[in-house]
Amino acid sequence: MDKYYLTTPIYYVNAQPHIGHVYTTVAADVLARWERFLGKEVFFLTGTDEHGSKVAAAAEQAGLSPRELVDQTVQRYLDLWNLLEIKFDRFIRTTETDHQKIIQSIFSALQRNGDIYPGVYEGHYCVPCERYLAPAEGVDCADCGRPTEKLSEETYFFRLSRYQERLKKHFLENPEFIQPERIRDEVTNMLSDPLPDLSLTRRCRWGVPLPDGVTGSGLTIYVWFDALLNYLTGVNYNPLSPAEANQSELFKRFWPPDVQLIGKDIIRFHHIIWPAILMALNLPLPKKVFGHGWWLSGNEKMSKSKGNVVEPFDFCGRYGSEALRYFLLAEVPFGMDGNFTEDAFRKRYNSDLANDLGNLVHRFNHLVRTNFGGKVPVPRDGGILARKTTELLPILTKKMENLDFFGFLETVREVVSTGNHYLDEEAPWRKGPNSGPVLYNLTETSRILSIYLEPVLPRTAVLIRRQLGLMDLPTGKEALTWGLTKPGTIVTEAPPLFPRIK
RNA sequence: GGCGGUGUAGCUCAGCUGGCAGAGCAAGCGGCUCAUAUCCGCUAGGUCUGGGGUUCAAGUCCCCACGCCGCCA
Repeated sequence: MDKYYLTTPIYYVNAQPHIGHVYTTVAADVLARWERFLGKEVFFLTGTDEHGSKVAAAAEQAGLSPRELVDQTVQRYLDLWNLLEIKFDRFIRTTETDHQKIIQSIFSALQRNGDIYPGVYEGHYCVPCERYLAPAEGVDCADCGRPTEKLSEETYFFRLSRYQERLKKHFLENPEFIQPERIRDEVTNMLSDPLPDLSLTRRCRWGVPLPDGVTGSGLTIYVWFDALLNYLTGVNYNPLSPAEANQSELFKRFWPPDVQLIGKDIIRFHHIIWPAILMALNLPLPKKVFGHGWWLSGNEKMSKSKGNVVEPFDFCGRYGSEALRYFLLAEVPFGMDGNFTEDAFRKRYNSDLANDLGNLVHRFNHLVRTNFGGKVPVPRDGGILARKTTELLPILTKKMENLDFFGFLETVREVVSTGNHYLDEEAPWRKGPNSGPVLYNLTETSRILSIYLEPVLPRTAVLIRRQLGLMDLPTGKEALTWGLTKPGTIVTEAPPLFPRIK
């Protein structure tokens, strides 16, 4: 059986989960469900990034210990994923002791290779903005214009510069690695200047301690190094026995990742630093790392101070998690920025889910019950609907491979539309008992639509099959055969799948 | 300050290597009546952010400007 290893970034717990976290995680869940549907063995990893000074600061502000804060916030994430039907295979936390031990071992291993070496970090730091300045920025903070402090501290560097040429070569030979294409150009461009080595320690108490025997008082491991390696610890990588034979079963089965989803803000970490670390560890690189776009709110960046943050719990409460999953993937192509407004949400909900999909299922359900006593009639010729639905698999598979959820849903919508059109053309309400085959075809269409939509709308898919009395039929690829529904199957009355929003 | 992305109809987006501006939604009109006032059809709607340039021909290629997004331990 083919395997499929999929990751989201682990989310930083200094603040509450927001729509951006939901976006990545829903997309990953849809991919995971789709690949399971295709018959692959899937490992879907997500989790939380819990170290670093911002978490420590957030805890202090809340009057909690870092430990208390991270535990609380993690629970919020778990609650949200539960609400949104996210079926991950592992939820990793960087505060787990196993993870921390592995990080330390990897640090030591890289030190033995000469990939990590001691040095002094020098640079400018803006205290009010809490940001380090790039050397090209000069001495004054580009954000606030104020003068900055000069810093000079002992650290350990990762020899990133050593991998510059190999990274270039890899990008050239593996165009699939960086997605979408636009971002590939950007990352390649980052390699046109010499890569500076990367400081791997920070002066912060709330972090993974340096390994035993490595000196550096008050220093902990840089939170990004700690975080990136979750993709290895998540499948129980064993740095002490790098030989393939001594690796964990999980690692042997799933490494490397097939797809890693990230937001476009962290491409530098995932397209340069992360593969360089893997090169240093002599491990195969992920096949595809996709940087998706951002959700804006009213065409502006979401921020607490502007008061335009979309709150996922509240949104699920009011419109349901299915609608939110659908909207995020249907509204905007995955690689682009989107604009999240309640108005746009309502429009898409009403037109796609209530009027087209929901109403299609509802109107023919009603016809079967009123004209055929609720029993699915006998088929004759599948016609256009049979052709339309059965030729869908290769098209939809291609879209999912490209992480084109937008195009995937567009294609499914065309079938819904064909169904509504067909129903109007055939007008079974005029034909009475002669309309049997027409209604049979709509049963099959709804059933197959429920299969295709299941990754995006898992609850709705089941609701459709339940009202059609089809809970016993298969739901894998074998479900795509036209004609599986047995005539005589009992259709039961059901409320609209998506009540219209007034 | 540096690097990159993006800007096409009221809204969300297609327009591959330059060759008569497209779709869905919203709007207007007509039809149907099984259905969640839903569905089906038709119509209208654009100085392709602005300014220069290359070309027989530019939304598409080049230069400049502006808006927005991201990154720069």
